[in-house]
Amino acid sequence: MTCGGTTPLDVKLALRPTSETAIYPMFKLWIRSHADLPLRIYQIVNTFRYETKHTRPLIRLREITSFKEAHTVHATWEEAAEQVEVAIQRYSEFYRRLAIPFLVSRRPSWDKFPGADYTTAIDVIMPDGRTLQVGTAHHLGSTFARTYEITYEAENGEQKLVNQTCYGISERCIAALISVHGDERGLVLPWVVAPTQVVIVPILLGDKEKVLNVCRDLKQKLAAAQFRVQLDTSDERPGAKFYRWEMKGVPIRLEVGPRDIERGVVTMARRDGVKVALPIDGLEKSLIVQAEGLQAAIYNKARLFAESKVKEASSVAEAKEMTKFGVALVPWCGEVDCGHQLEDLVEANLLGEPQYQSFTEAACAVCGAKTTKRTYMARQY
RNA sequence: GGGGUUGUAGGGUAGCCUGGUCCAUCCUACAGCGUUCGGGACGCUGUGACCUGAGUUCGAAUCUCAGCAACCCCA
Repeated sequence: MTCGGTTPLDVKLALRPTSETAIYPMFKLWIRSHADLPLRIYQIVNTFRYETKHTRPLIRLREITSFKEAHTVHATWEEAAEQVEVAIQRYSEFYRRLAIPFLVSRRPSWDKFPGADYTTAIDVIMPDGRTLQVGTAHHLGSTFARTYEITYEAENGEQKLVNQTCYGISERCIAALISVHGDERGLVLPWVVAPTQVVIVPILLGDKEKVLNVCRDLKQKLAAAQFRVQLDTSDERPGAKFYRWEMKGVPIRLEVGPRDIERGVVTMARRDGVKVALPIDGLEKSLIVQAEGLQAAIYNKARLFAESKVKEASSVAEAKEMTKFGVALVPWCGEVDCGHQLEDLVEANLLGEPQYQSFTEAACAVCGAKTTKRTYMARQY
């Protein structure tokens, strides 16, 4: 690279080519017959954008450092369409495990991936009501097959163009995770992805060695049960440790002091504020229960918030008001002209048609034509 | 692309207008020692900075110019 856009660069850069350019010529070589299909591959790569200004950490970057993208090849258009659904299901499961609610919508034609037949996208509603696109799946049809001459021999001997999909997800998922769950005290990490799941904080009163020994045994026991556990023996006071580990988003904290030891319990404090004494006997099992409870609690909190942010709008004026703080669900006949007008009048973006939902008949917010279609509208990151 | 603001320890800052009192203030972080420890401890000691270059001057963190960098606003 010697230029950014039309501006010459101070330093020449060697960048990898765009994935299609790297992969699709190989597809042409690898694919001979219907027996080679479907073919599915994925890679985790960095991606560069010529973005000189308005970068945002984890959200808008010059270098996306971990783009996880899949490229699949199928015999028929329908099979490729099924693969797009598979992709959305995968991503749904991914975000479900992160306890992050999301919207799935079919992007309007002017906002789809260039060359795609259609694009289905996943958006997360951020705390300020703007949305963050955190995953896309594209049905490429045979557009790239024609360009790269990717064909296969069908069972009847005929040479046919393949149908393709590609879908991907980036470190934006981390931005969503941080923003959706984080609170005034810092990170809140779901149990499954927390680097440290349990932290043990000793309360060093009285017989300090005894307390420490109980803590060490406890740590060993939990580590043996496959928990990611840390024992904080630094010489800060307990309160300071509590704040520090809460900021790091550790799901569960165990406080162990003389009073606990006497009663055969530990004091368990969950990142969502629940605090109870749990018997040391059988602690492994009760921690799993607590972890599930925490997962349910943070998901519920996030879901209630997300639901409160999506409202139906029947007019441009209502949509404009709602998109100041959230997402509007607006009747749209589907005509491109009406779509562009909606974006101009509402001063927000059209995310597209909600998937897996049906709606009653209403009047398009622009032309008034009867339609059962809706589109999400929001201010996007 | 156009305009504006700002560069002082790892992070955040005072000092700059009105040059000398500055071997540069305070908070935080970090290291050591001691007392502490059930929700952000305290004392003592220590480490650590004026973006780069040129100029003005007896003397520059402070004034001038250039460079570099960052941030903000507008398109």
